[in-house]
Amino acid sequence: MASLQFNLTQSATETTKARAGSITTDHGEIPTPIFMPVGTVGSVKAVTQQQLYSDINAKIILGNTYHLYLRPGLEVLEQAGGLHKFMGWHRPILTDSGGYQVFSLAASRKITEEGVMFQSHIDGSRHLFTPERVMDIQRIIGADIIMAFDECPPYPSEYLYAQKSMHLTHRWLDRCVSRLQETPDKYGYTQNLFPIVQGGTYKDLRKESCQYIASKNAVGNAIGGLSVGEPIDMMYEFTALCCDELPVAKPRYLMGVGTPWNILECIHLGIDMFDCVMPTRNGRNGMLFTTSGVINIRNKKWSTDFTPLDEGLPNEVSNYYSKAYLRHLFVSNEILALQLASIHNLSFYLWLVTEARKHIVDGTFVSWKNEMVVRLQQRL
RNA sequence: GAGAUCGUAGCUCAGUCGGUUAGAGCGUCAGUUUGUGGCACUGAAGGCCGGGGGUUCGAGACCCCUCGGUCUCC
Repeated sequence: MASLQFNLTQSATETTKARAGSITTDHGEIPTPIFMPVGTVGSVKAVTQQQLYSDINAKIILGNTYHLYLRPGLEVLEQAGGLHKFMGWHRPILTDSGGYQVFSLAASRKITEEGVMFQSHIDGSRHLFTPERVMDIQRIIGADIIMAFDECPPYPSEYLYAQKSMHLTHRWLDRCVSRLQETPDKYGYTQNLFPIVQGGTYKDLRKESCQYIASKNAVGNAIGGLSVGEPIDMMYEFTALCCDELPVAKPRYLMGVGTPWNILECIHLGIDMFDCVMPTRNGRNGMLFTTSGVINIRNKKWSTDFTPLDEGLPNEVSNYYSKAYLRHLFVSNEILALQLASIHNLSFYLWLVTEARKHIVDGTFVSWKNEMVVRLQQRL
């Protein structure tokens, strides 16, 4: 089985654990650190693939196993030749395993050693996800990066529950690894597994989980179970702990994070990959992240501000449309509002990690990061 | 000119037999959102109940006068 490659062009230094690197996949290069837009059902909501290529310059996007399995379903995806062809996206795709949906759709699921029995939120039909089944599904979807099937315990969780859950995730990981070894790449390009660290908010469990995950010698490793409601300093603390335990030479993916300042702080701690619904979901609700701070574009104060959304960004959308116009679109409930806000926010996130990478390579990351963390969370 | 009918939040309207601090939807204003069941959710502001008088322990409601709208008839 071929592997994707990770090359570090700038390693951690005495002042920061931030690194700059590059992941090579059969669908192209991914410079790191990177932000990955979330496209749950084969669509980054309100954004076209053309816009992902041009305005946003996304290098890799996410799909979701749970959602794609339910709709459009495996027959359609297989006949289409995989998700890349189906949706017309020819750069890399990472699929989340559905482990998080087990957590977020907690009302209708039953977890056993074998896997998770859950009910579809669409038609109520019952389905069993086992580690083997989830690997097969992600092969059929055609993900370049396949996430292990894990259980994501809520915050807070009792020690014994977090421990039990973590061990289950570890046993499931062994089954994921075996299944992938037994099955070929589906469409002729490399499909590689990222295991996921769990362990709740307990240091010894996290450490144990990191060591177990690292022992699998996967091409990349993910940190799960954070940014699920714990205090932000605790999220940083556990991210730092995991980065110290996980292999230096493999990309580290912090799942589900976060705000722009969260991302900068976690790059500083040694994270290489991020995904989050925030730029798209919050964008659709009128929250704009800009190079000078956070804007609630629905607020009346923007009604006659005819300056561009964000002149500090290189993309055309952020420079072409005014704040007053976008506010008008939101207030009028126009579909274009969702589109422009999503494109702007994703452009900003991609700009942010690109700038971070430049400053890491130049050796100026820490001072730049410290200044940006303050500026970016200002409320305008 | 006569008769009928209606005036309650910015708008459209509820408001029981006369009974606590007069409500809703929309709009306005603000907040929330972290591996997407989300153009979602939470909250706030906003009232001389057209005006005046009367009945009553108590009136948005009942009575009288008046102002304004709508409809019908002459």
